[in-house]
Amino acid sequence: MKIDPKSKADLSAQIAKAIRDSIIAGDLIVDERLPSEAELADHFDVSRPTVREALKRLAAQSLIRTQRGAFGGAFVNRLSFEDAYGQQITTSTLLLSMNDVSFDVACEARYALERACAPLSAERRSADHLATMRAEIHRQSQPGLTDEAFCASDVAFHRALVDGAGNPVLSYQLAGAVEAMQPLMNMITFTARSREAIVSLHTKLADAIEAGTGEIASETLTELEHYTIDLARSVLAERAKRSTKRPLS
Amino acid sequence: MKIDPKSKADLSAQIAKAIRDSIIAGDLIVDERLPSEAELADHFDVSRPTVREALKRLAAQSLIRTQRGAFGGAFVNRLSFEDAYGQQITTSTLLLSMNDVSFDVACEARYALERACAPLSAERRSADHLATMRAEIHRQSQPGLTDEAFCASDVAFHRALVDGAGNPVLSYQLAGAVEAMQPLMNMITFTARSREAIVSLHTKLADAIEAGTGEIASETLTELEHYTIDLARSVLAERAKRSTKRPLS
DNA sequence: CCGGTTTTATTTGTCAGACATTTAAAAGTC
DNA sequence: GACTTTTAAATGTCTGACAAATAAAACCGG
Repeated sequence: MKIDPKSKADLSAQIAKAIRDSIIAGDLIVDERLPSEAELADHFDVSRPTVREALKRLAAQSLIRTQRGAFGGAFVNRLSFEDAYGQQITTSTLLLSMNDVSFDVACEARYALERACAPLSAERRSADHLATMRAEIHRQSQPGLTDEAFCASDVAFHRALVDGAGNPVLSYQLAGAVEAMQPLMNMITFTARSREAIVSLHTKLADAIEAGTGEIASETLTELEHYTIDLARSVLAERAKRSTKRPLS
Repeated sequence: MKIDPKSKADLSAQIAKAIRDSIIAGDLIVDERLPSEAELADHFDVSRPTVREALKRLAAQSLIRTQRGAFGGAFVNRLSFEDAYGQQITTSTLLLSMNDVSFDVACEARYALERACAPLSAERRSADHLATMRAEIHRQSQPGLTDEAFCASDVAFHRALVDGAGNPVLSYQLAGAVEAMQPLMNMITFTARSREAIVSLHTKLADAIEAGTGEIASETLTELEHYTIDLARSVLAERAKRSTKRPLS
């Protein structure tokens, strides 16, 4: 575990990289204790604050956890699916919000990935996930629901669909795609009529899953994709028209 | 931008969270300069090293970048697709290696996601991506290739397939699924016969993409999935048998 | 007045040393 | 033997200082 003395990068970044590489390579295994900060400082020939900055970098990626007190220290963390979900969602959300990805592109990606889950969900349909989907459909039918609440329920519905595939790796990969869409969807105002259409498609989707017909579920997802894109387009067009009429409002 | 004085978590973690939330909420926009470390220390009523630890946490997530010198400081970073790829791959790789995810589950997720890309790739097939796929197939046919090199070429082939969909969001999401499989695939020893079978399926896949028949491409991916899983099973079974015969070797 | 050079102020990067706090093992006590 | 106290080790935090980089500002020669 060494650092390059010629590199001009931050020492804390170099040290973090050295430790991270050791973890990825398996030289440091889960729950293994790293040397104390003082020992690391000695080893890398830097001061303790510098070592601490490196450790905080790793902690930010959930690669290590720290514990105070005697026999405490920094331990290699088992990256849980939950932690990975969180990072995935944060990264995806920021990626979309900072790179003016078009609604169409994001939407296409999201539904393409969901269609990948549909056959598995249909095959392994569980009462639990189906119940969640039905419950969210019911919530979406409630009048007086705010647009935000409608979107949140939409996310929950799709999460249930994805989790229904029973593959945690798939759920992890999809988490970003589904959740990161929410801020984009939140820009849409859902009229009573569009909500009705979406609920209808959701019902069709749940029915297909329940019937175990993945093919129909996939097709329904395609319908939903097209409907969502059309909806977004009309909302954007409406907004553009208004700003043309009243450019300074 | 405030922190909770009652929380018992690390101050640097709280400060990092406060700033991160501001970025996600859009209160801090891309390329905006954060207050200097001294000002932040003053604002949060902590010392500069504590602020620095918080900033390093954010830097580890590529949320900020720092620049030394007058008029330098910490700036909100535009999360690039490249950065996001890297994080995605690191996280996915560690997730698989630390949670003894079965080969079958990882493989299923990977091919399910790839099948989501296949129709788009077939529809938008570009000469560039097709050429890459053909080149990798050719490389895979070379005798004397190490197993590692074969796996690396396999990843490159599938990356081309995924990128061929022409949707950067999809490419980003898939990066983890495809690349994280490599360490698992590397455990397999590819015989001449199995390589031949894989190259044959890759060729079929490239042909299907070139012909614009996404349906066939998807089916070929399913074939490839089953073949890969069978291959892994036989390798593992072989290994188990040997360790039974020579338990202490 | 212009172009190049030097100065200077600002900010991050790093270090040294100190103290506070937490924690669990070890020692002590009834 | 069970409970309490002590103690050592580790992280968390602070203070103060200096080094290095950097761009604006000041300066200067032509």
